[in-house]
Amino acid sequence: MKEKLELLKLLADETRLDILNILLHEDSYVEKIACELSLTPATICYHLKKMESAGVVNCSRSQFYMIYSLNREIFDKPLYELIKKDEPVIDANEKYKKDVLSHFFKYGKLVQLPTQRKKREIVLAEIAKQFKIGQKYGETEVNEIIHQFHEDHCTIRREMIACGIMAREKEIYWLIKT
Amino acid sequence: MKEKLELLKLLADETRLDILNILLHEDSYVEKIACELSLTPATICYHLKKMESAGVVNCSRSQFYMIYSLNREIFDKPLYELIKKDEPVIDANEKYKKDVLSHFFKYGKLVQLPTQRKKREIVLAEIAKQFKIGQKYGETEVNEIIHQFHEDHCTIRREMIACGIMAREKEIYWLIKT
DNA sequence: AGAATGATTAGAAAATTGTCAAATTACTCT
DNA sequence: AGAGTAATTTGACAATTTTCTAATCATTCT
Repeated sequence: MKEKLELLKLLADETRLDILNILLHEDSYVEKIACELSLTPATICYHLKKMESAGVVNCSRSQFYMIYSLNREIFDKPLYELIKKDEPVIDANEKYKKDVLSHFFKYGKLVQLPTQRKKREIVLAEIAKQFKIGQKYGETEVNEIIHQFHEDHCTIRREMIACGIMAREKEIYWLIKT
Repeated sequence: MKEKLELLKLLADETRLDILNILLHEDSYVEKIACELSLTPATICYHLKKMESAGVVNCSRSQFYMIYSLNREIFDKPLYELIKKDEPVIDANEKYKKDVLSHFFKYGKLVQLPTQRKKREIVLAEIAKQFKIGQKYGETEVNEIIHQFHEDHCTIRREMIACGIMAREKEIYWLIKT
């Protein structure tokens, strides 16, 4: 991934594009390119070395000159290949949770409480993240927190107890598991 | 051409690549992206606006949110399309001269004086660029300048006079036409 | 109309990067 | 070995760009 960004940065410079276009036409060497572009050899060398270490150009010596040439295969890929991040490794379970959550939450609000127990637990666990373990909460407090996600805080609150995520004693609630 | 460079510059930034990868997966909005990337909404907005004005992303409002989405066609082109400069408009005569010169000069040295008059004139005119109009040169001086290009400065010097590029009076030479 | 919320802009600080002049290195040719 | 030539490195400077904070703007909801 890192190399893709490096390649893009490399290509995103006017001088380097000019150099590449010269090399697209024919192999060349530092001084000649410098002359054609009205820049100093030092500058051209700086760019060529940068591109060489990224594998964009190759160089070989001929007499006094370092002949630079293009590594043309690089330019065949579609742009899409360069911007796409390699898939992060994420286990199937995580992916499932993510899908469930993105299905039932829209813009951070719970659209509907899932009927399937497994999905419902995932959704409730997400809401439970708002509570800290070891802390005691009053009922009003619990309601307010849940209300951020859904109108019907009563149902949610009851469900959280039912599936063992929270516990209650009289008017006091607390988180059991994250 | 200018737009190609702009597009490359746009893509050559880590944050913007991150944003594009999020949008590749699903449309999203400023705050959410900011949260996912641990940056401020101002920063994300800066990047999105930049990409929008380049046509890389589109946006539309939905409730409180500005939903940004990708303009996916852009990414189909091969990289080659982005680096290649559009052909400069160059008249046929110029192109002919260029071809003749690149054939007879190698690494800045004249390999051989063309026998064809037309080609010879082109080559001589190229060498004549080293002289300034209106200036007087001694013979040694003329020889030294010509010698940069070819061993046999005498022949070249004689030819320059013969085809009317330079004039001579006694030991003094000067350029007639460029 | 007013409160709330997300998006955008303005201004400033920090980081990155392209360029050059001058010095050094690497190589070629006698 | 030494002279000559092109390439490269170094250090400094200038220009550009990313990011943030704070303030403002535009919508939506009550």
